[in-house]
Amino acid sequence: MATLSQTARLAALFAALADPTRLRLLNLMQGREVCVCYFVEILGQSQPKISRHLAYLRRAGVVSARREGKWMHYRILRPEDAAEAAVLDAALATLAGDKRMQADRVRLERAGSAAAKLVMLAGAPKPAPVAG
Amino acid sequence: MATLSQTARLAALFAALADPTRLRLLNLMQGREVCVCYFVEILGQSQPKISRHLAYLRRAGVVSARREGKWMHYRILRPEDAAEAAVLDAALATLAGDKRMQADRVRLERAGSAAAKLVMLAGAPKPAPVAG
DNA sequence: ACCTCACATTCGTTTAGGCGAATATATTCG
DNA sequence: CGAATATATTCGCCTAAACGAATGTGAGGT
Repeated sequence: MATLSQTARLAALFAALADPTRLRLLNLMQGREVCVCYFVEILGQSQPKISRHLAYLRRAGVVSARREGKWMHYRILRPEDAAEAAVLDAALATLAGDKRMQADRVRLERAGSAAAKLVMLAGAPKPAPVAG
Repeated sequence: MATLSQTARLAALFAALADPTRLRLLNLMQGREVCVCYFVEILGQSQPKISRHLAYLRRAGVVSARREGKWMHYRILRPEDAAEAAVLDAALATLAGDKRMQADRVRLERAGSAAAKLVMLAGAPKPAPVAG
């Protein structure tokens, strides 16, 4: 596709943020990489639905994916453009202050630390914190 | 309609921002009230198209409209919710830094000051600055 | 090779939204 | 009242996208 204008790219970024499920996914990825299985567990929604929203975010350049054995790990990808990065940061900061989003993150913490105790036994993926 | 969750309201705000034309409209309203006729002139797009996008922004609660004789003036309406306001501010700040958006505002300035010289003769509306 | 797990993709349907063209409404002027 | 102006809304068409259900794919284990 042709290179989009800055305005069009910004609009596309907003479109990526314009869905409650995608906002919840992004919220869970704040500061860490998250395995798809946790998204499904925490949000309590169907796996295809989660997967499609993750694919949307990936096409929009908002997240990147990394395979590790059977598991896929997603993380937030900061836009190169400073203005777009600022918008994304503002969005994430807003999510961080939301009650429900906080509850989601707490549940991810719990699921993650429970998994950490099993990881040596069962090889379950843990939601590892990530650098930048 | 039922009261939306904070997350749903945030998603709706992003949806309102997810269109290049609406971003250009909002950009022109930064710090001022603007008459529809200027939107049509500056953006060079059809009047129904402009009007529909303004209606969308109004439904989303992002702008308010004020009638003054034959003319309608639109202005940005800051969300009551602080988090939503922060997102909108970040979006507007990003627009302010965009080349094309700056050009749009310059053209509005020029159209406005040209109109100001005619306002006493012809009664044309001027894009008056506004408090907050 | 086969099975299973973790995830991705496709299919068919429904809904929202974008557009141009046409039409409706509100206000002012004569 | 009738005409003109400024803006809003409707109509018909088209595309993007959301969803559940079903199916495809890649990696690991046996």
